Amino acid sequence: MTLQITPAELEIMKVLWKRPGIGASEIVDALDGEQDWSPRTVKTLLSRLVEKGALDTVADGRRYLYRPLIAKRDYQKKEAGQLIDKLFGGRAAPLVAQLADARGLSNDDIEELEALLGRLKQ
Amino acid sequence: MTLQITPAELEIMKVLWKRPGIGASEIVDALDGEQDWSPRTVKTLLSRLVEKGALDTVADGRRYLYRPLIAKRDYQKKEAGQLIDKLFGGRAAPLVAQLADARGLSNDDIEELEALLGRLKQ
DNA sequence: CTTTATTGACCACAATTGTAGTCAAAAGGC
DNA sequence: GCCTTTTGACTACAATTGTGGTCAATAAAG
Repeated sequence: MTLQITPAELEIMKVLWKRPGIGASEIVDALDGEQDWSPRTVKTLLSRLVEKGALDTVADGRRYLYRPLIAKRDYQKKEAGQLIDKLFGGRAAPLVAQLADARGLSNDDIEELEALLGRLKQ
Repeated sequence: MTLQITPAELEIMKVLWKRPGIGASEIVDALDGEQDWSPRTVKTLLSRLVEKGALDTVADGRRYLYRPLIAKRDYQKKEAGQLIDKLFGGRAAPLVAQLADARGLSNDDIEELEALLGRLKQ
């Protein structure tokens, strides 16, 4: 019964992870260009996220300010874990191999990964 | 318009990636223990997958044998790419960092990744 | 103050998804 | 040759999701 965030809802979360504590209209503005949603649609998604416990509201006069209750980092972890369990037998290496194959890794990526591996080996 | 495979459908695909060319009843048997679906449910999922072009059928007397039309590898690549685009700014390194943090990497994983990186650097 | 724009609450509605039932043809058991 | 089982075709139906409308309160603007 892990709280389920749909793709459309995730767009809202991403805005709020970047700028927590803004109101609906700012979110609509922030999404402009990204998603072309009517303000009504954004409102609905916000309500659903509050209902699901993914967002918290603070009254600010006539409106609410919204703030994520789940950290981006935690969500990323959960999703990454789900993907490797679902498709890669729970192992990270095959995932990275596929990514490398699918789109190549930049030199930066490679360096970063090497540094990360170095650290993991102590 | 990329063909969308739902989680339930994916279970069927996984069976067929392992044993392509089997019939509905074998699939039901293979899923037993994994998923507890009625044969009807499996049948519906198979029809939907054929409709979507994810599976191919070959008549075998009164029944069909099913065979994947998309390779597991391609599906994995697509999913992995979608995840990093959606949540990790398109970069692999942060994903691996999260995975390492979330569940640790085994020594095998680390070795495999190092070997992979070595190869990528030529 | 009266008009207008904004906001949250509630409602709508089609498409997708999970889960399975009915039905008819056919295949095999006796 | 009838009965049972299996199979694919078609149908069902509630929950979720994407997308947005109505409405009433209220804030802001003139």
